[in-house]
Amino acid sequence: MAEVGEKRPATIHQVASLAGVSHTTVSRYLQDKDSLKPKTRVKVDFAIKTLDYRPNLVARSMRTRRTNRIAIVLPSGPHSPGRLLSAASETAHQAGYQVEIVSIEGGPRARAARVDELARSGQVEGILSISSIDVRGKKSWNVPIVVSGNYDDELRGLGELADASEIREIIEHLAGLGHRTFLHVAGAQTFASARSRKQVYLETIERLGLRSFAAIDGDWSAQSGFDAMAGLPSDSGVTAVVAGNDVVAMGVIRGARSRGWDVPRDLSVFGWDDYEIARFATPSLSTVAVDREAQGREAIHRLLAEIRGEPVPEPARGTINRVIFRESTAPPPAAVSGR
Amino acid sequence: MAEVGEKRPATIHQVASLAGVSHTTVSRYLQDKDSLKPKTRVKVDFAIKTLDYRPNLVARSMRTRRTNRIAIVLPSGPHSPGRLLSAASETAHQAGYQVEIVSIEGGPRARAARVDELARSGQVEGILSISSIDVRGKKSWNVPIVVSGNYDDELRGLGELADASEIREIIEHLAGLGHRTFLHVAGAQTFASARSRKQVYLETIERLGLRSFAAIDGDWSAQSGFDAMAGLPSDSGVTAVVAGNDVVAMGVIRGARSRGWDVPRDLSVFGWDDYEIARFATPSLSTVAVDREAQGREAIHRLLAEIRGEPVPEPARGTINRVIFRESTAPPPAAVSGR
DNA sequence: CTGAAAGCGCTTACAG
DNA sequence: CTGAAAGCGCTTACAG
Repeated sequence: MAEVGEKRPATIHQVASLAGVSHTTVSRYLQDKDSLKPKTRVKVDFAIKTLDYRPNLVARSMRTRRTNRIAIVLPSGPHSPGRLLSAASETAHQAGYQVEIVSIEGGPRARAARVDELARSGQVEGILSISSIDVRGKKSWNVPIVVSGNYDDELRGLGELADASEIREIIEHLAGLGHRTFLHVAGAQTFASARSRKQVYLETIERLGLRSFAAIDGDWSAQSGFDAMAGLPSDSGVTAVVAGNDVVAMGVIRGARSRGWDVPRDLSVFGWDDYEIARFATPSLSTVAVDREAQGREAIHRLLAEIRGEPVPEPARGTINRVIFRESTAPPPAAVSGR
Repeated sequence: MAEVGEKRPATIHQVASLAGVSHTTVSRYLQDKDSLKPKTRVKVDFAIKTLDYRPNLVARSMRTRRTNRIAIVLPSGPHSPGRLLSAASETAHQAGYQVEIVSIEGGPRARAARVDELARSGQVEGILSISSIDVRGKKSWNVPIVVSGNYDDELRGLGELADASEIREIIEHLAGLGHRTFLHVAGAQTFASARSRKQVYLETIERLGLRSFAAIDGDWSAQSGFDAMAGLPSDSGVTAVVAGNDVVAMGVIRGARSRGWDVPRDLSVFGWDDYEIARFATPSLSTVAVDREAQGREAIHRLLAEIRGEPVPEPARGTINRVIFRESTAPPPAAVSGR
């Protein structure tokens, strides 16, 4: 066991006194070493080392009115923001910002209220929300806010970082294999990403003259995928399922199996997220790889640009997501594709 | 687009002036409404509402020398701390603490250096590290630190929250089914959880007079599980594999399949983490369910106790982890169990 | 190149 | 029950 906080940290005055200069000079040293003449610099340098001095950042914040702190709002849902978070936090640190985490329970409105409060707390200079928030009725925020994975545009500094356009590519590919009748097991519709995937699914089906047996609203769970298959009529004609994500897709595969349908022989299944675990499942899952780290970095870059009043960089579309074809997709059964 | 921060937030002086009282009184109101006489209270109340006043927390921190902020150090590894993080952050908020995230790249020593710096920054009152950190050589910290999932004990306020004792239960169960020769594909040995699982594995094998063909050090990846099976001699005699976690286990299963071995007919496989996705895989994975939220809450409770100088609650052993038997485990092939 | 002074927005003894 | 004063540890014009 080590000891705990007996000694107060040294202050700028103690450093100044030991160095034989004014505390103004020490502060100046902190801002820009070169503004002191070498002899003075050496004295201050020595005093700082001797006392192991670290500036009190709270006092500095108070004086400068800058906190160098941004908040990241975590989703309360089933998503694991680990990698995005690490990358975002790393990027922010490099830019000299601390990252504060706020986890918000409750629905979009409750979250919006909390974000509102946060924005006005004076504690943070910007906010990155990983969950979608309901911003209707909110007129003004005093700090920039970036929402990752949200199509709403009533929000200042909105960066659209999720993109469902890969759904189009998936359906085109499946149609090319001969599939005609599709099923979509969507994620929770409170999530912008789920809504947009569903929307692109429906549009693409329509545009290509295909048939959607149904677009079922799920809740991102494997169970929702399983249930969708359990409830599917034998004569639905569905030969391809586009699931909201990998977890749902695994439920779909298991559900299909429980109906006696083999994947991919009788049914093709697509996920989203490229979980390592689904890559090693049997059959390995066709999916969309999402570069969470790039997403996190990009979100922070956008936020920092907002904070600094610089032009906001365009999100680099198309580089973050990548469709991956694996064993869970194949041509439809001959009987079906031939009719 | 909403507007951004033109107007400065109201100060305590403005409130005082509008209410016709001293700012001291307003401050007192903030601390304890009941210490004012009703008439005064109403005036202050009105002024605060009118000006939409929020106390400047940076100034308050400066004065009180309390930041009400704790830091959580994220692992840089493959783990997804999502749920633990949410629960920890939620718990901290309820206790009036803000949570700051620090993501640290690099090895245990680099992380220890960063934690050291953090502890001395005066910005946080306590630190929860989700990754293991190398604390050798560090004598004293001026804030309490709790490490979740680490057996080291040189650290002040160490809370041992990971517990590998379920490995014992797993092996006993498998032995009861008739298994005699085991293989362990461990997680990265830089993680305390991986080290302790491996240790309990070896001890239990020894104690029960069983045989361990090998304990392979992996890196938590599915590939490491796959490779372990790819490299296993045909005559190894192994009929049961204890994997470091679910991801590794899925790699093991896939690898076994590539060797023509069926799970669980030829080989039983155990994971750790109870990922939803592995529950719906075929075969569904036997595993250990970890209550991440309880883990997060408990870690914060311990940390808060340290901060407040209260007695530190004993971690509630046995309630956090639960062994779950599913399709990936079964008796060994007759030929083997009979010999 | 350096120092004395003011002030950031609060809280907390100390008087009254 | 309320107010005047001091001070938390810095930074930043302003002088010199």
